[in-house]
Amino acid sequence: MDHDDSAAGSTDVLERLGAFSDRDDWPAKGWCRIERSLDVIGTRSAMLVVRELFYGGSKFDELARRTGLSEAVVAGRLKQLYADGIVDRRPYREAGKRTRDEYVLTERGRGLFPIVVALVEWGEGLRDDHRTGVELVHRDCGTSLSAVVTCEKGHEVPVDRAAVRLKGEEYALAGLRRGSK
Amino acid sequence: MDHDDSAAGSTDVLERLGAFSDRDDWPAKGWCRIERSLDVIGTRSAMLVVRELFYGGSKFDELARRTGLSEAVVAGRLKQLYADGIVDRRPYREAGKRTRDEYVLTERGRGLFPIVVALVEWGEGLRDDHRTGVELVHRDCGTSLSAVVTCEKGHEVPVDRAAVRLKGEEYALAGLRRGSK
DNA sequence: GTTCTGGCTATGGTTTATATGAGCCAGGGT
DNA sequence: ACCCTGGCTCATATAAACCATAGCCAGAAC
Repeated sequence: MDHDDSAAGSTDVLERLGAFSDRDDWPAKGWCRIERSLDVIGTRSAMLVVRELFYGGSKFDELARRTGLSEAVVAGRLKQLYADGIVDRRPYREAGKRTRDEYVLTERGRGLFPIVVALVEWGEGLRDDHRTGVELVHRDCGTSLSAVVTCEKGHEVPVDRAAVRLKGEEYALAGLRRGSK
Repeated sequence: MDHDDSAAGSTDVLERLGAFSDRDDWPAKGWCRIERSLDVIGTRSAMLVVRELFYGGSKFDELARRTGLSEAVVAGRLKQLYADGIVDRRPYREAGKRTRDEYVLTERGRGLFPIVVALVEWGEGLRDDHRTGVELVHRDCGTSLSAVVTCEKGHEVPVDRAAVRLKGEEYALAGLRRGSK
């Protein structure tokens, strides 16, 4: 297989600043935000349930059927997602049916939107059938959605213009070269 | 536990358009981009390796040590990530050492950047210690990074202004009717 | 050659994730 | 009262993910 990668520059990857410049000093264990996120939504079943919640599913049987997961797994995930504050339960009642709970995304759950969009977008390039599948669009203008990285000033930030540092180390732009440590 | 969610409106979630308006007609199995993405980076170990690649790790022992994963798992992940075109191997040589391979993200691998940023950002809100951990910033202005959803025209799109529809609906509908199973 | 180092693999065991199928039970219908 | 449906749980089983240890082996140093 030839991976025709045109990345000649050996480091168009995150620049490490300050104390983080030697990576090995920082034990990610228990602190890394990514690991924490993965503790909550790191399983296939969790993401599939979240997907269906975004797609409008709310009842237990909808979520089980549409994800293709077993009922036991869906029940377990919903319990965990509830405990973690991703979904809320609210009782409702259909005519002729008993009251039951439906599941809706909380604010925190809706905060997963960029992740969902990014996963859809990235999955697009994985195989070569570009004609099928779903696509996410802007209701107002109809164009398709994309997850982009921006800074607080609204600049779009590509990987090679991004950096990573330990939180709390306020680094003036001028002090970037100070090796710290 | 009280989940004080202020989401009164029952559907600030994706609007479903066209044939996708009844969700049950579309079997996600095998087509969903999210599922495909998860097939590649859906495990904890895969994301941790990707994290370290973004943080500048490239050698085998770096990746093993910094992820905290066992060597066997790292080796397996690297093999899979290589097969899927996420990383490329390039031989190099340190003085006095034998030649070996280092691993660098391909273009496709770097395409995971929004997902990494979104995971870091979302993980931030999960517990209440906001002072530690790493943060991603813009090299140029120093402000922290965020993954936002935009349409092709550059509008920022919140969840409740987004919609989902089948891609190339003519094709998809025809395909489904022909009993594509 | 021989030695030694480091990237990687192979083996075996534990934990986690998921499927399958059976079954409980709250509560509305009647 | 009794039945029945559907949300959910339990029990069991399989598969996948992961760790720990040991060991292989290419190749540079000598």
